[in-house]
Amino acid sequence: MQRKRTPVRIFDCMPQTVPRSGCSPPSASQGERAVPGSPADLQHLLRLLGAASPPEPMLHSPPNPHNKPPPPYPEDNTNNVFLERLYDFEGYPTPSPSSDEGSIPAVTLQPSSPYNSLQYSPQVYIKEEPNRLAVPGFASPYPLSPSGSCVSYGSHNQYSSPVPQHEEYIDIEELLKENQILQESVQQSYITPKIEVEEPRDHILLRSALEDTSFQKRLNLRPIPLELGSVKMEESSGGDDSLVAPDIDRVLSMAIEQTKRDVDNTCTVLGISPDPMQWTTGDVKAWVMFTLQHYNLPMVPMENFTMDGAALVALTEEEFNHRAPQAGSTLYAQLEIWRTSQGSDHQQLSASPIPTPAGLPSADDMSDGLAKNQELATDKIDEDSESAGTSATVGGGKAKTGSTHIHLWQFLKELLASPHVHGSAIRWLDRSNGVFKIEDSVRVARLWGKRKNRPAMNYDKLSRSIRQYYKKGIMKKTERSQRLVYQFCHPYCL
DNA sequence: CATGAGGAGTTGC
DNA sequence: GCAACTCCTCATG
Repeated sequence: MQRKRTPVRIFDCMPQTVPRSGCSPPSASQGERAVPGSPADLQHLLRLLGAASPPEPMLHSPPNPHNKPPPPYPEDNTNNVFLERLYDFEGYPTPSPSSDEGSIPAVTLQPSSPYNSLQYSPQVYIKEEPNRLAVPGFASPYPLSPSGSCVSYGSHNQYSSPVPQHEEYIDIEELLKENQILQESVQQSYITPKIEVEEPRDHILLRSALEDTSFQKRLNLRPIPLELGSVKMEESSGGDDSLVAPDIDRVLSMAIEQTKRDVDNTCTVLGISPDPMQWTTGDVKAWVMFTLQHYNLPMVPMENFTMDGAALVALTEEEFNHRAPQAGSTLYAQLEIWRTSQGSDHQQLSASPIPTPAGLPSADDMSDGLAKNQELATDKIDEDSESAGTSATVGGGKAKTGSTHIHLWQFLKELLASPHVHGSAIRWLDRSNGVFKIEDSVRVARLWGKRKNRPAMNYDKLSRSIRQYYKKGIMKKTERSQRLVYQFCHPYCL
């Protein structure tokens, strides 16, 4: 089949929707938006994951004389002691004009260098993100954050309608070639035996972002494989709407490793534990301050976060927003990424079932495009997220996440915490009072059975276990008895 | 008939 | 020992 050289407006490649609950990108006013060109986007993925990322030695980009050092970050914040500590850290080399290494995420845009932008489209601008992987010809179809940790952009944040400043035309065939070159490069450079054996089945948030190929569909593009190496392609079950959904496991594995390193380095610099549950009040404040500065978010009264890590972890997104109206979503998402990172860390290092957060932020206002896309993938995500024996530290639940030792009530809260994934199976009726309804008893039971490695699990048994909670004070009968409706007792509903 | 409730024995950690 | 699983009977709408 002969490929047509189809001019594509990069503008249109922007995904319209992604799950709400990722971190919030910085405000659009901070600078010109990135105008990425390639939908194959490992770089983007790594941006999604990398908070305060030091460069990876194996991923160095050549020195670029055209790159000027990013401005000090944050520029005018008087409370940047944590950043100073961070960039004094040997793992975070001080930004220098001659190297990308250790550069601080910049909020300004510069003409892209040959190493981090689309060579075939010299007018395309991307935001300089020198501490990310620089891969030739590899740019993102998504708007970028300074740190790149954003997985998704919600309708409530500044990115709900990304409007790039330029509309550029790119050659789709060139783009595909670039993509192929990149994939080959990445395959050689990144795929390690360790990653080969890893099959993370969690990180729903990331998967959601990665599986959002709606931009391809909208443009009637020939589906562009996002696969790396031998990663297989899968067809969604969408009938006429079928899209080619990439198997993102390996991409995810690489990204997770990167994230883990980022988190570890930040922990070292801030002197805090990688596990938020271990944080002291001081650690929490340090982390909040660091995150605010890192994303150029407005400062919030630190007294709003006078709590230890366990309390922080227990906060809902709404509570984050209440305590930090302009930064709550980002903080919440960042915390989620940290916890995810820690969970995957265990996975990377151990063959045993690993606790990994699956209790991802809600996506109540998830926009239509993604909603449809995600609905198609829901079953797969269900299977994936549960088959690995993962679980979450859901608000209020101090579960040692992920193992088969998770309690049923924790598992239910985990499902409830992922309405974009499990909303059709279980949902809150009255969140504040802990009232929820099991919409699909078979599915919930199946998921529970998978988590507990009990193939014979059914709703009859599951409900029996739930009823045991009546005596234990974990759950109670609802005032007005309704089928498949249960209620958590306080404080289990928190 | 599907589901809820609860007793009681068993299983796995 | 505990939490959950399993099987069971009975009640309810």
